[in-house]
Parts: sequence; C-alpha cells; structure tokens
Amino acid sequence: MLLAGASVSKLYSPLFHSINFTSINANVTLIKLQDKFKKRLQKAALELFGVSLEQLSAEIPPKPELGDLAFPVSFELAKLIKQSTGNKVAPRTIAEQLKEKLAAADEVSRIEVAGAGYLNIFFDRAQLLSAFAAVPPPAIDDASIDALVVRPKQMVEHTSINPNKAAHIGHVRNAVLGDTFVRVLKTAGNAVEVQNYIDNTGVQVADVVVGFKHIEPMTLDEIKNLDRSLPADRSFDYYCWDLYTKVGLFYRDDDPNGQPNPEKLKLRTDILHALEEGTNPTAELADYVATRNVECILDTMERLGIRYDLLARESEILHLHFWDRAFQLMKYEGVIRLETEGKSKGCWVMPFESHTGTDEHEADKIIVRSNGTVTYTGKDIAYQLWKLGHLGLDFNYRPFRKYADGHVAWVTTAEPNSEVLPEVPRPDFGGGVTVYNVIDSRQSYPQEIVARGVAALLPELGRNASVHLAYEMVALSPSACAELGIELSNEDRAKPYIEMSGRKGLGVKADDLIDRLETDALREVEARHPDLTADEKAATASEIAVGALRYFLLKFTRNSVIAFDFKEALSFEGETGPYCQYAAVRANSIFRKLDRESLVDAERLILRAGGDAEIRETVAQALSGEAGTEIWSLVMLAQRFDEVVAQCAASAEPANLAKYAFNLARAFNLFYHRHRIIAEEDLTKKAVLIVAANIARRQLTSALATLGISVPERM
RNA sequence: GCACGCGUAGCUCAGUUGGAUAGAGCGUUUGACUUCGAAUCAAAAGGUCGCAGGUUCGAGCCCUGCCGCGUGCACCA
Repeated sequence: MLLAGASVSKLYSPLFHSINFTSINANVTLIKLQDKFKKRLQKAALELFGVSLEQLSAEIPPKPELGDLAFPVSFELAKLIKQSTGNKVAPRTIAEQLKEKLAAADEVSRIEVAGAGYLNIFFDRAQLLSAFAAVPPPAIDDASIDALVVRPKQMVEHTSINPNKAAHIGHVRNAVLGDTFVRVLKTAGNAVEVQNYIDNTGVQVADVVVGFKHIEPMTLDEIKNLDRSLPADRSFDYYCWDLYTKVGLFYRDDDPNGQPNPEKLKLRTDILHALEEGTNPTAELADYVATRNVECILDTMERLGIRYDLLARESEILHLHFWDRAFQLMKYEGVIRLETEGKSKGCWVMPFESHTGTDEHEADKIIVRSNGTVTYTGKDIAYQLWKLGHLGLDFNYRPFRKYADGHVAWVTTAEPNSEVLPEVPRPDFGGGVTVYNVIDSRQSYPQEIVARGVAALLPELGRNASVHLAYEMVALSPSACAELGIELSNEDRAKPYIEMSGRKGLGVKADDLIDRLETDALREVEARHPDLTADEKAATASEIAVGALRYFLLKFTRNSVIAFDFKEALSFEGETGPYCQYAAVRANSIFRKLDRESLVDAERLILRAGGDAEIRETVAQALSGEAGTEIWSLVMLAQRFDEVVAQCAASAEPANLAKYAFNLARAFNLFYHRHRIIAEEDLTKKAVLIVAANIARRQLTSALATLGISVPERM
C-alpha cells in the first residue's frame, strides 16, 4: 500500500500521456538539464581557455529572481587560468565569455552574469511547465522491472532486534531508517533485498530462558498456555520485557547495585551452550520464546509499514557451519594468525595496525578464543561473506509470514527442502553487490573490523562493498523519564539525556507510543470528520500516527542523538509528518471538487503551450511577475524530487528527503493560501494553477511514499 | 591514553560536499477563517556558527591547536 507507483498513478489523471503536444523532449528532467549545461560549459572552457574542468558544481540560486540554476564556475576557472598561463582574469569577464559561448537551449529563456561572476540560467517557464505536465508518474513495479533486466542487488539489513522482548523506540529508529533507505534505493531504481538478523542463540535470549526456567519456573507447555492467555495489548513480548528486567535483578540477588552471583551466571552459560548445541529441550523452549518474540516484533513493524524479505537466524549460521568455512578462508588467505606468545597466546587474531596497543587495550582483534570458540565478530564476518555471495555455502529456507498483499518473509532453516509454499517461488537470497548494515554507531569499531576482514578476504570487492549505516541512539529526555515515572540517580540527573536500557526495562515501548499516537489522532479525526465510519476513522488515525512517528524519527540526521520527548513526538503541527500529509490532503481535495472538464481543459492548454507559440506566450505571462515566480518556484521545487532521491541514496541520509518533503509541503501550503484555483476566472491562469498544483501533489505524494508515509483521504 | 562523533537563535535541529544577505520548527508578540479544509498562513523579535590561528577570490563547512560534551577501545553479544 505504501509503494509510490500504485497510489500516485491513481491520483494523477493520465489524460494525454500518449500524445506529445510539445516541441521538446517530454522526458526532460532537471537532472538531465543540469548535465546538459555542465557538458556545454566544459566544452566552452576547453575552447576558450584550454582548461578541462573535471568537477563542475551546479547550485540552486538563493532567490528565484536570480534564476533557476547557477554555476559558480568562473571562480574556479580564474584560478585554473592563472595557474596555466599566469594571466589574471576577472571571474566576471570569464562569465561573460562563457555566456556568449553557450548557445541558448530550447528550455532556456536567458542567461545572466551576476554578483562576482555567477552564471545564472533562467528557464523558459511555459515550455518547461508543459514538459513537466506531460511526464507520466514514475510507475514503480518491482515485478515488471525485474522481468526486464537483472539489476545488481543492493542489500539492507535492519531491525535485527534481539528476540527476547518488545521493541522500543530505539529499535524503531533503526527499522524506520533502514526501511526508508530501502524505499529510497527502490525509488532510485535499484533492486533491494531486506534482511532482519535474528540472534536467536545469544545471551539475551538465554537470559529470558533463565527467567522462564529458574524464576517462574515454567515448562514449555506452561509457557505456551501463558502465551495464549495473554491479552492482545499485553502480548508475549511485553511479558518477556518484564521478565528480562527481573532476570537482571535475579543475577544480582535482587540488589540493583550488587555484584552478579557467579552461580546464577553459570545458569546462563549452561543455557547458552544448550542453545548453541541445538536439538535439546532447552533449545526447543528457547526457539519458542525467540520465534514468538520475532512474530510480535514483526507485528509491531508492520503497523509502521515495515516488511522484510528474509529473517537470517544465528542458529543456522552455527548449525550449517558458516563459521568453519569462513575460518578456513581466513587462515588460507592469511587474514588471521595464531598467536604463540603474549597476552593473546593461543588465540587467532586479526592484525589491526591502526590501533596502537597499550597495556589496557589490545591492538589486534581476537577472532577465535584460546578455547577454540569463535567471537561474535568472527560469526559476523562469516555472515557478511554470505551476504556478498562469497562464502560458498547457503542457508535452507522456509516461509515465515505471508503479508496481506501476498509478499512473503522467509526465514532461514537448517532443514533441507523446507519450502512449503509452492504458489510463492523462493527468491535467490544473498549475493548483494553492496551490503548496508543499519547498526547504531556504538558498534562502529566492530563493524570496521568486519568490513576490513571481508575486504582482506575479497580484495576484488574492496572495502566499499560493506557499508555501516550508522546512527546515534535514541535516549530519554529528563521530562520523558519523569512522565514514565522513572526515578533517576543523582548521576543521571546531571546528564542531558538518559540512555535506554532493555536490561533495566528503561524505555518507551514502540506499541505503547503508536497506541498513544493513534488515540490522539483519532480524537482529532472524530472532531473534524464525525461523518466517517468507525473503520474509516481508525484507518485515518493509523495513517496519521505512522506519519507522525516515521517523520519524527527521520527529521534528525543519523549522527544526531534523539533525546526523546513526548511533546515533540506526539505533535501533529509544525515540522511533522501530519503537516506534510495535510498539505497533500488539501491538494487532493481541490481535485476532488474540480469538475473534470476544467481539468481536461487545463492539461490540454498547458500541453499545447509546448508547441504553440501564441499559447506559450499567454502561459508565460501567467508565470511572470511576483505571483508567477512564486508559482514557478513551487514547480521547480517539486521537480527536484528525483535529484533529492539520488542524493539520498548516495549519502544514505534519509533526513534529506524528510526535509525536502516538509519544504515542498510548506511551499504548497503557501501557494494554496495565495490562490483560489477553482474560482479563478482567467482560464490561462487557472490552467497554470491546476497543473502546478497537480505536479506538486504528485511529487509530494511520491516523496511521502518514499518516506513510508501515506496520504489519507481526509484528515 | 587512543579512535570516532558532536558544539549553529531561549529550546530542538537543518545547512545541497567551499559559494550570493546563515535557515526551519517549537516557544514569545501581533494579525488572518462567509473561501478549493485554520492539523493552515502572514508579520515581528531572536546569531561572536565553542575559542584562537591558518589555507583563498570566498570558510558554519577544509587544516592545526585548545575548551566542553557524547560514544567506543573484552578470550561479552
């Protein structure tokens, strides 16, 4: 439901897409135009000054009166000319010469030299509006595109929550960031595989098993009965959340500040060994607990429109001997070495020369312990090798969950031939050309080791095949702690924010927050639209809640710590998701009320402006002056969507897109206030307004869809 | 100690890879609903871009040194 193509194409009336009224290429985009001018400038620079420009930056002028596109190229050229000839030439003079040399393109009305030497380009507004109006909406259809070409696969791992408790907002930041990046990559035309790593045999699951076996204590059947008896709003993951906190206290003999009791810690170690071993009653119990938590977490994520292609489990990495293979490869390639003396005697280590060793901190990273067991980093290298398609082993797979639209999330299994969903063919998993791991920045160091280890094994792929998509944590603001009834120590009170802790049960659970958002949204919807049915109200409230939460988590750049505050997160006003949705809803309401004849007339008129000089002149008139410039700048901003997506994909920073969507919504709201579209009597101006509004809502809807935010019918 | 990140308006944050007069939201003050929907819009006030040097036509952005804050640096995962 959140894929851009489906919702956009329904909204946008495809009246004349098959007819070309325009004299210029209907597929014109701002990116293409920009490239065209870069090439011309490079050619001109070579002809005039004998200078070849490698990199040429274009920019959007600060004000629309200064043009639509600017090149500060003359400053750079002045320097280069001085270097090669020794002559000092004023940037303005250079700009004037370049201007003369640039043959005006069809899409351009004029070129000006401004300031100290900027080359400012003014587009032919009527011509381009006509071209933009003719551009069909991007039809993103995974199936049809996949059938046509085999594209290199981008791989994104995100969420990866330890399956021993409910998700909190820190986990949601990871999932929303990852999911949005996946949407960005897809919108940019990439094939993407989404993985969620399930550490079902780790310490955290072992801890909850300790709780079930030694605190409760319960058998597997009793746990199943308990699970069935739990209410929907206090489900199994919530129960485990509380139990996990109890286990932490249990280890310390119920004294939060006490030392762990070694005998009780041994219970954990024993269970951990049983889990790694597999095929025993404890492992079976743990599997139930982990699987149920995964199901609950997937339910939570689906409320936010987040889905997966594959759940890769640690149990299979162990049982299918991924590590053994990786170990062989690393020894063979000499990436690790066996230490024969010193502190790490008997361990296999990876040399890490950038860190100089001190007494306290070892320079080299231990991959295999002296007792022969592998560290987490070692297992991660094996998994990363598989992701890149270079391990030489594969998982077995079975379907885990079938979503309402038929999409299937698969899970790894040790059992061969487990595929029991013949109507859904299994995709080929793994073999990504680039692997993005969405993991918080506290794990930068181990992630660096994994990436280097893999790069050392696979020099042909290199360091850039593994990308750590790092982000800062979500912490609790002091006021959020107060609202949650958390008592703070004096030490914590002095801090600007408090780190969340699953172990201490310190955090805002994702479902609780979504519930609150939905309740607040529902109250507003009921006040504004009492005529809607209960189902419609609930669905709208849900869309608003998702918009608010996703936008809140995306508006911050990745390396900014979010000090979570209820007031900000629950806001529907200002720079928020609902603000953006509201702008799109208003835009849609115009087209709902607009009679079809007006729409058809408007599109026909604007499309004909491309070829008919007389019509073009009247359209140009409507787009001139202060009011016209304001309309035009809305169109220009809307048309930058592709460029923003491309930049977002390259920088792996979804916050750019969030800011863009907000700015576009803001520009539209301004436009909306300034112009009465339906009541406009000047038919040319009305046509311009209709087409501009249509372009703006089309692009805003696409931008929001890429953020995973849908546009309600009403709100 | 070492590595990485951060420091921009009262608060929370952007800043298009070095470009034109540093921008948003919240909060404060003031104004706008008989209208395609006010979850909106307009206006005002608010800045030594942590400090000091340097690089150049140009620095919030790059370099060096300080100051302050955060996070890592396990034979844990």
